[in-house]
Amino acid sequence: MSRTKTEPTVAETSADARPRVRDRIFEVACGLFYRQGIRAVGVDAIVCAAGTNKMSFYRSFASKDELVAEYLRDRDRNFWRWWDAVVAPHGGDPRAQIEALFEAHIHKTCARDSRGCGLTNAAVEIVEEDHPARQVIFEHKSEIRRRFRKLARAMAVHEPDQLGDSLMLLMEGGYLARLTFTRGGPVACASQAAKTLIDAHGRVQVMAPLPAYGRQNEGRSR
Amino acid sequence: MSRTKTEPTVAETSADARPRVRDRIFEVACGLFYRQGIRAVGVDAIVCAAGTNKMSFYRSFASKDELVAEYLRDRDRNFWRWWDAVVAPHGGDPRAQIEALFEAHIHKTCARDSRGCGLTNAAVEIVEEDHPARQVIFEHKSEIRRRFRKLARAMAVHEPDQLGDSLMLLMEGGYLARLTFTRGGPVACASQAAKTLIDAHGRVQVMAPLPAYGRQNEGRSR
DNA sequence: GCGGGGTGTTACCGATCGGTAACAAGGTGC
DNA sequence: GCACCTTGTTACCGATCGGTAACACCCCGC
Repeated sequence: MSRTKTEPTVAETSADARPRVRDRIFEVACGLFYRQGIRAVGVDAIVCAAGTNKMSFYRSFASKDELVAEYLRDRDRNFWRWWDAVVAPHGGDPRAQIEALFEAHIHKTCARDSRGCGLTNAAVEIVEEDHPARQVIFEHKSEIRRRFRKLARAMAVHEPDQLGDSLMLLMEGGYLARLTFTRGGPVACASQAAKTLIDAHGRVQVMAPLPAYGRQNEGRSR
Repeated sequence: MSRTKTEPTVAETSADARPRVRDRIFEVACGLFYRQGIRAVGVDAIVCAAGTNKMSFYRSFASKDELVAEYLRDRDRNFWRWWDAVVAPHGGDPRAQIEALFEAHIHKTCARDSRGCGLTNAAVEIVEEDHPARQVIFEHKSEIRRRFRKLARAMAVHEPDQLGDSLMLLMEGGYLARLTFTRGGPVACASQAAKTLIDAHGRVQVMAPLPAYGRQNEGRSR
């Protein structure tokens, strides 16, 4: 636990790349990828910003695509670290956990230097389905979905999976909105919307008997 | 009203570019931009797919950036055409309009060849704030927000702006989810979530007196 | 028949893309 | 002192990027 910077990302493989250059490159690349976008940042720009050269780059990374995947894995790890930290104080209270998540989500997304979610942005930028990043993205989003559904199921609500998916949409939408509305965007309502949804799903059995609402008899919910 | 293809995009300016090449290029470019992404598609790829050459391209468009803006304007126009068509059958019934919008949104987004919303994707891809596309994106999203809020206000609900923004987040999130979950993703729940939110906002006055909910006393909604 | 506008063709520009070869310098451990 | 391992340097690869100059062509209207 003596090292303080970003840890060497697990992959590591062998003796290579421990010392300094790799970390410098990686850290700089993560920042550039997040702020400017993946396709917009070339290898030259990265190594230049890291104060080194392309040869050192390709001694540490097999390719730019591989670095991109590594960058997303790092984002993924940080995301779950954030998630767990936010959720931890409310152990055993799934509703409080969700509310805390959305409060923190708003706070994080509205920060001045935020550019939304790096994984989400990558999902837009990277189209090639054989790109090593695609799997990272898919697994990340799948895990988000799983966790939201799990949290929903942990509450006593109707159609928890539906609620979990709805919460996920809300969060993803917030990331997106941040890119267009740099200030005072609709992101701010995400937390309240989440609460409202949870309330509604917890109250369904109360309103179900009401005759006017034909929710369950039209099977197009697919 | 005699012409059937994509109309010449208003800009037009003068006598130039009416005949065929410009339209061919534009149509092909729109398809490529939408499916592959803006940064991923070069001018060479466009003119090649359109069966022409770069000179003809630059005789019709001032620059690639300008073509991109044009592409987004086209997307914007088509979007509102779609919106108006979906909403039209339910004039005077804002709730039915919103429900129809979300049903249609799911249907459209789940289509096999869908890549979400072109404007949304562009918001991710284009970072330079002086890019001519940025304004198109901003105005498009602002208009979506305005319309959702207006629809919400047209219903007898509490905090209509909050509801409108929530609906927008839901829709944007759906576009995003489509890029990662090509099949059976959380998009499918958007319609139901929208209904639930509307119900809840319409029922607030009933539950407001409940003592346990301290919604309005924490002013951090900004 | 003649001109002109819209097109195609070819070649080119400088810059950048991702990626590599060959070699020099540096530090550290033995 | 020696060797090794990590870095830096320089030059280069072919491909592509967005964008342009010069010229030939062909069809259309007059």
